[in-house]
Amino acid sequence: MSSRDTASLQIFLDRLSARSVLTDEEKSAILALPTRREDIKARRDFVHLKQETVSSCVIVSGLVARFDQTVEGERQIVAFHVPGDMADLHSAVRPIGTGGLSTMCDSTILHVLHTDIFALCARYPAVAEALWRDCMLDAAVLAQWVVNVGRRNAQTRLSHLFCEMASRYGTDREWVLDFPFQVTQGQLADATGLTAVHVNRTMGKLRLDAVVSHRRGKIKIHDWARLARLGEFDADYLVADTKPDRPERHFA
Amino acid sequence: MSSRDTASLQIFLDRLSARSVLTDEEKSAILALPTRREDIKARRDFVHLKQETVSSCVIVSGLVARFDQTVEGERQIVAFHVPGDMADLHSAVRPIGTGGLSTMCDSTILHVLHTDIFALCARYPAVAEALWRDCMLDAAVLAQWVVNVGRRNAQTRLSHLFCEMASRYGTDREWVLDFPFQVTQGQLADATGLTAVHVNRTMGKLRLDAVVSHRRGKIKIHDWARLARLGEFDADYLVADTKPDRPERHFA
DNA sequence: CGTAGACTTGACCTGCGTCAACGTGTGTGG
DNA sequence: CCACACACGTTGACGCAGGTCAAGTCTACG
Repeated sequence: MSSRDTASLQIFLDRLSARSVLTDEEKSAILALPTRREDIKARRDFVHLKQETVSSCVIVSGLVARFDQTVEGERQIVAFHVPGDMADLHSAVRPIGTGGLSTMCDSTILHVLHTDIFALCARYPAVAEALWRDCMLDAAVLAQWVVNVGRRNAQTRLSHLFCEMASRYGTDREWVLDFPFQVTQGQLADATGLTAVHVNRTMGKLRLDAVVSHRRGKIKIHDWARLARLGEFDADYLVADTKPDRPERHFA
Repeated sequence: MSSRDTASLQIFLDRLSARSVLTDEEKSAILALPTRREDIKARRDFVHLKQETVSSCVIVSGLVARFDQTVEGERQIVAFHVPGDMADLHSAVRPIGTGGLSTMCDSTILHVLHTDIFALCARYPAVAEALWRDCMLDAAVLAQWVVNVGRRNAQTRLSHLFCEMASRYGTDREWVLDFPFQVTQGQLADATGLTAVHVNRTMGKLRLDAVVSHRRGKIKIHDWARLARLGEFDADYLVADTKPDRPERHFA
């Protein structure tokens, strides 16, 4: 636990503050959390399935996927986490069977001990509320994923995913039309419940139609309006999912 | 808000207490929450998509589904809620875009105002922790559903769903092999990302193989071992999902 | 005893999976 | 600076799980 890493929690605090109202004292307390920094190479499972955790991870840079798998070992990615996210915050209140975490590309994370989170929550109820809210935003995205894999075809699934990521990389109500997304087509397949081959064909079609392209770990959205339509991406709705208009505070 | 209904919150408190440690004072405070009772006929959408809510619903009897839908109006059920569940507890900290709720059969629910929940959480941090934990158990089941619709075939999806419900109706480490499940095959299709016709065929196969049957709104599991194998149901894992071994308390 | 909603069944179709080969880019060691 | 390897992307041929359409049949309820 090095106090020099403390400054990097700013990215996490920014995320939290966009959704919840925190006092200066609470913000300072969050920034003062002890952390342990870890740099992880691409494609490493750094939290294993069924592993019980004692800390949660803030993503500082890179891209992380939460996954689970069938008994035959086929993977299903259930969430992507971008810098600023606390990928397994949920494990604080429920540390067992939390799913695995895997880096998609070289990433750096900060470990925060659950015990430190508890101490903070006990002292500042509004922080507990903010963390709870953050978890529920992740859960809302998860519910969208069920709809995505359950009821949409390949093109719509992929388009929806890209819209979601554009919205999460963006700030406020601006989409980012050009963002890093260092995943292979095989990983896109694991996220959308498809196969790598079919992802490849579908991406080819989307590129030919000049909607999106994915080259060298970067997404370029050429036609946002069309992508949003293809992906059945309801701007108002999903914005509310990831970035509620008005930050909230209700406890104490 | 009638104080006579208060007693019915017992079923919710029981659920909460199985997962979290609460003091007698905290338990009394939960039971003392003001509620409004509502009896709802089968197949009613009583919380609409995109509706902003001011209260959450405890299911007292019946069966409720949380759903979402594609732009073409195809539904996807993302969760079932049985008596004792607080179906949209998450809406307390995130009241917009929470998904719809629909009764599968005649049900009775208790509305609890978010403001009352906040007051309770502010006064008793451990209650906030317990509610947060409950939300995370729902989220864990949701992640399972992504795997289910994303990576499993029809028979496995249905089997897994029945195992999950058997586990949720059961207490402790006992499965219930015979439980009410008042859903139509069309609704099973909406929950598994299939069509009603294919659900029908698959249920027919499961019945012929003497694994499960679904008649008159009741599930009868004839061969638990086989159902669990077909459904890739990892007992240890999913039990942890819905009923952690050791109730927890960390805040204050 | 009629009607409406759910269940059942059959015939046919298609989106996506599977298998297998080949192209392409990037990093590494000589 | 080349060559080799390895992982990823791309493409084609073919098969199948599950979708679609359509025609009944059952069952609960007024």
